[in-house]
Amino acid sequence: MPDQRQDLRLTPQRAAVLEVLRAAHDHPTAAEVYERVREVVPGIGSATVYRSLALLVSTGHALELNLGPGSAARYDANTNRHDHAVCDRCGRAVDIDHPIPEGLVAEIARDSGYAITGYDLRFRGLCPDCLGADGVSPQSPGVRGEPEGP
Amino acid sequence: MPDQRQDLRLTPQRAAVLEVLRAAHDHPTAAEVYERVREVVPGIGSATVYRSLALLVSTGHALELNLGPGSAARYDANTNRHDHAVCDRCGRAVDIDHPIPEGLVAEIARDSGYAITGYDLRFRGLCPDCLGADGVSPQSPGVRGEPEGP
DNA sequence: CGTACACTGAGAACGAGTCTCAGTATCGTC
DNA sequence: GACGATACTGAGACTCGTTCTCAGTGTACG
Repeated sequence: MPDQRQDLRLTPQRAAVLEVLRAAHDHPTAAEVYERVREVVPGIGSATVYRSLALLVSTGHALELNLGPGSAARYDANTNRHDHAVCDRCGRAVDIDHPIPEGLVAEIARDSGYAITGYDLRFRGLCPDCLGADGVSPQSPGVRGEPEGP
Repeated sequence: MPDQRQDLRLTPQRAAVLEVLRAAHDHPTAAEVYERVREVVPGIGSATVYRSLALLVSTGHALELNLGPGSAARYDANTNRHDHAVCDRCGRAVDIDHPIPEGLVAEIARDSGYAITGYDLRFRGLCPDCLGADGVSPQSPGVRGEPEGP
């Protein structure tokens, strides 16, 4: 159980990781956070970055996202409830602010018997840039998820 | 489309992978599929299983799921549009059959500028078994996703 | 039969993430 | 200020899931 600890210290490394995350408007991977943090704290090790990110997530100061199978975890300092739309082509993700109806969640909880505490919703598609650049023939389209029903 | 290949063969290995996937009621990882396939085709290699799974996914015969950051991909032969509820404690996933409203998707497409082709929705919580076994104090609660706002 | 080529298994290689360990920084107490 | 306890750090080894490479095999077709 990682987060019952009273004696958490705000070290320069941790502060730098949080700052980088807050300054980021994209949704950086741990490796990208590492890159950026090294500009501020050159000697920092990747293990420290991973540890700091895990700590921030476990204390609710950041969210961990997985924007697709086979891709690295991404981090987001926007801890308000929100979802993402991910481009199938370039991978760019934008925040989406339309929560799904409370009633639907309640219905699902009732039907499944699960005590639902949250959800992750990720839309797939093509971002405006890729749509424009590419017309309607993406490199590797929706087949990655589920086939489009009728 | 990436898979314009005409010359796909239904080899015993591929048939076995598909069969295992169809027979599975859980959502097995590639490693679990490998285990089970080996009972039918003992000499099969893991690379072949991975290749076959990727092929099934790309031809729309299976879905690839990621049921949480840091966990292995899971596979599902139920290719109808559906979502999942995942237990935070034991990891068990069940299928959910409540699509989110068309109108919401259209609204999100309009607001984000993305051409939405699909979505992945994963509910988190406690399954009935863990709820019963554990009362109301899960090992590592919702902090993993977003903090529960009022 | 011979050729072309999709497919296979073994194992190496890869990337993401975690673990281990020895050294360092910081806190509370004397 | 010295001291001990303990949180934290960086380096690098390690694990795990997955993909790649390559030589060999199976099969369709002329």
